[in-house]
Amino acid sequence: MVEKNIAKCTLFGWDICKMEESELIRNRKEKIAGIRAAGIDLYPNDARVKNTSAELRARFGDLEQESLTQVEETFSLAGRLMAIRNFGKASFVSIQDRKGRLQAFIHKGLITEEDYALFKRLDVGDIVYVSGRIFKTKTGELTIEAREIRLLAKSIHPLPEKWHGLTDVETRYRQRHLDLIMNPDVKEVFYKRSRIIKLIRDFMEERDFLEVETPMMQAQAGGAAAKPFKTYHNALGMELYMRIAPELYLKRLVTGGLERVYEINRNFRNEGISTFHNPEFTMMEFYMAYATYEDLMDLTEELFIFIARNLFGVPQFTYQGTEIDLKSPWQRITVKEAIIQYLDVAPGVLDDQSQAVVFSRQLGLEVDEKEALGKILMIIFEERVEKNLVQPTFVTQYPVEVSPLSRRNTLNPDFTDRFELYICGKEIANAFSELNDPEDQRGRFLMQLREREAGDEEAHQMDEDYIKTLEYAMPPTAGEGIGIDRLVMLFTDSASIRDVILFPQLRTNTPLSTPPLPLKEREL
RNA sequence: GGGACGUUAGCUCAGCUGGUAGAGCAGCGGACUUUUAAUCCGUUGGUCGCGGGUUCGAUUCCCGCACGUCCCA
Repeated sequence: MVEKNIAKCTLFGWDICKMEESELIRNRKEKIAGIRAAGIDLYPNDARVKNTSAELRARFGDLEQESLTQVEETFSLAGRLMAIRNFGKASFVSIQDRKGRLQAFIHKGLITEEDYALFKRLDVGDIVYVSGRIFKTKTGELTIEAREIRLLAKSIHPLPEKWHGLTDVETRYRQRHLDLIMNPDVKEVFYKRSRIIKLIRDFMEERDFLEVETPMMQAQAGGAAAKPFKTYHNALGMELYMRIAPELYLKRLVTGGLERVYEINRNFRNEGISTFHNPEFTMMEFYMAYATYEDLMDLTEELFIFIARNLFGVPQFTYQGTEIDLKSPWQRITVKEAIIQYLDVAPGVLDDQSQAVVFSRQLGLEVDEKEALGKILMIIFEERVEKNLVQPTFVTQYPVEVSPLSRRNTLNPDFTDRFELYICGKEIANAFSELNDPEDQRGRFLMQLREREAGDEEAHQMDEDYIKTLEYAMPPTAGEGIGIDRLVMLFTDSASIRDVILFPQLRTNTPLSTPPLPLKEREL
């Protein structure tokens, strides 16, 4: 049994650090002592890096060694040491920077004795700097011939195994830095995510939309049917809610005359976690005055095709083995039509509350006898129909009961001018012509209040301030929300929302490093 | 909330009907001047997630808990 060093310190009786040292870590600390003893800074910050792996590869990757001998320029590269292959006096090391990897050749005869002694103390995982000429090895690998090597930051923990890498999903999410170091595909996903969001901004700017930011902390969490997170502002002495949607604020801006606005930001919903749900998620909402939900269907097709063409060159891609075709026009179908298309039901059944109850019970769904017809339709749709909507489909004409902020359809006021976009059986976007009649809006809020009293925690709250805004007249407007995480999932072929969110929500598995300070009574 | 599966060395994984654990990589020592999962020789490393129970004896069987993944609600 090997004795272990255990360092431990406490604060308010909590263990704030407790580190059992493995042999591996002791080993590294001995190396660190050696480097320090040689008078070398372990964490210098004066290195100036001129080049990246990708840039050197682009410039010289296609050239033969013969041509490279003509190149006398000195290049420099910094990054993480990912592999060391020793051959006596010569070594090959693999250096990984943000753009990829490049190999460096370290030869005892080509660098100073001090540098070579330092190199012998380096470990896989350290951040290093090399500079020298570029050449190609016998096997044709582009390589920097090091004339100088520096340590820029010393790593104490060993990296995961070089061949299998890091696969344990829990560690990948909890220690995303390790995931990013070890799995180049992960880095690729987040580069792509950033690119998609930039494309959306380009697309919106092109159409004269203004990007804005509205409150994340709201006195009332409105704009969607969801349970909010609650917090408290000490100085104001008031409860606040993390927003579940920016909708009502964005429409205030449209009323204010901004006419075309969008926001890409986080929403927070206090609900379950799944491969398609994270409690904080990114949503784009946009509002366009003098447009209708039908205009937004066209706009949505254009946006998705614009993104796909930029990413793939064509408006087609594969998601989890399914070929998705974004070619315009996408199917447009009402909620009722969708139910009829996928289930064996006579059209009249969906227009009659009691028949609809019977029908949904035949499908094995739990439905209250007195449930409103519109809600029954949505239960049937969500449980039995939406999973079938694989190719992009706009589902339109949602019941007024489940659409408290949408404009009624002129011909059939029990339904609203609203659509949801489904791809691969998942809701990707939700849009409608906005309800801008303050009287109707008040009625809808009252209807929601009754739902709330009946026990529906997700029913919308009365918002007099918002109604007052509408009373100043909001132009006829259409608005839409697009789930950015789900969009990125589609375009990066990711099976889980956690694969497109850098730090997905997980339960803490260890006590907090620092104990919470005792709360003052008035802040409780 | 329910179900299934998982948790063994730093990482990736074995471990049979119960007898206190193995491999590969990493590490450490050695050889090696063009390798790229380098190779060769030698070698260290484990609270088997945590807590109970059954048993002479539990990584293994049973119960509970924690964390995770997937499916369902």
